[in-house]
Amino acid sequence: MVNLDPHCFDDLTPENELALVHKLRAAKLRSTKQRIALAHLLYRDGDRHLTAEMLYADAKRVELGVSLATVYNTLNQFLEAGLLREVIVDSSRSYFDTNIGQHHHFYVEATGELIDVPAQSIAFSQLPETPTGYDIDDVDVVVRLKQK
Amino acid sequence: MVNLDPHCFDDLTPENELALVHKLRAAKLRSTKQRIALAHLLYRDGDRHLTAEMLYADAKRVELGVSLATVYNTLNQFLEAGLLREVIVDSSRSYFDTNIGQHHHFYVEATGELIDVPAQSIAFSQLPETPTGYDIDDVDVVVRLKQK
DNA sequence: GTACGTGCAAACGTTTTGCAGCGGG
DNA sequence: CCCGCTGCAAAACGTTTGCACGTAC
Repeated sequence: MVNLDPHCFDDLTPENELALVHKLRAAKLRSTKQRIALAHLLYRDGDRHLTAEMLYADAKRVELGVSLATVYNTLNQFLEAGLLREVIVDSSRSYFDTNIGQHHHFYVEATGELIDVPAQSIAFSQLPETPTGYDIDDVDVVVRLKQK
Repeated sequence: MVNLDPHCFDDLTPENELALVHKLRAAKLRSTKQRIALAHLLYRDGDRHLTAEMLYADAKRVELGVSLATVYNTLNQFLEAGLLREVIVDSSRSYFDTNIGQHHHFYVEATGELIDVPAQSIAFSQLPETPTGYDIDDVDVVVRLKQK
């Protein structure tokens, strides 16, 4: 791609870039400039919760020449590859979570803010019996918060 | 409204209708024919999980003359009035639950099927500390199932 | 070179809204 | 009688897709 502005890589050191290339390769994804740049935005600041629009806004801010469609495609490919998790807290938007470990969430409905809850800070003393023919795939806990 | 076919009320006894009128009145909603008929569809068969499209299909089946917009409006009014709960398990569809008591859900992703989990069959031995300035509004647990 | 990725715009499915007319209280 | 409810169609919203062109390998 032509219109990738070089200064979006200001803080992307060669060793970081190499790590991202390896990450993509491990996920069986071609390491294109767009994917490297978006992965850099996603992972450089630690755990994040974001929507496609938020990542697209980030990309625009650093003058990355990526289209919204590419952002969606990339997020879905990362999701499928296990590089991201989806967090379902709102029936009208998809949130993506860069923290792929087992954990739960606080959700502030008023602001749309998501906060990680470490897996070990929620423990069950009882879980329901699974219907016959099914296995538990995952247990998602969302603690909805309201301002005091 | 003119095009309400009377036989949609075949199984709506006068006492049931009166109960629905009271329910609507208690929720500070005018008891229109559409709302009574939709409430009847919603509540006559016990606990249900449905989307707006599903209720619209039900309404068509009994030849109720209601528009999709009215179904959406009615569901949202019922939601706001506390006559329904929203279940968030899918980022592209809204599910409504006629069971407004505290409980949780099994969700079969493959089929979109939702199954109630009684509140008492899930118990926490540990819950996270709430961020300062916030109160816990609700704790939603979704147990995602996959076919064995 | 070829299979895959990208950009754009158009299509999609779900949900909301604007407006004119009807009907419950 | 008046305000709120309804139907319809159109718009809005987040997301996906078809296609021509580019690019990683």
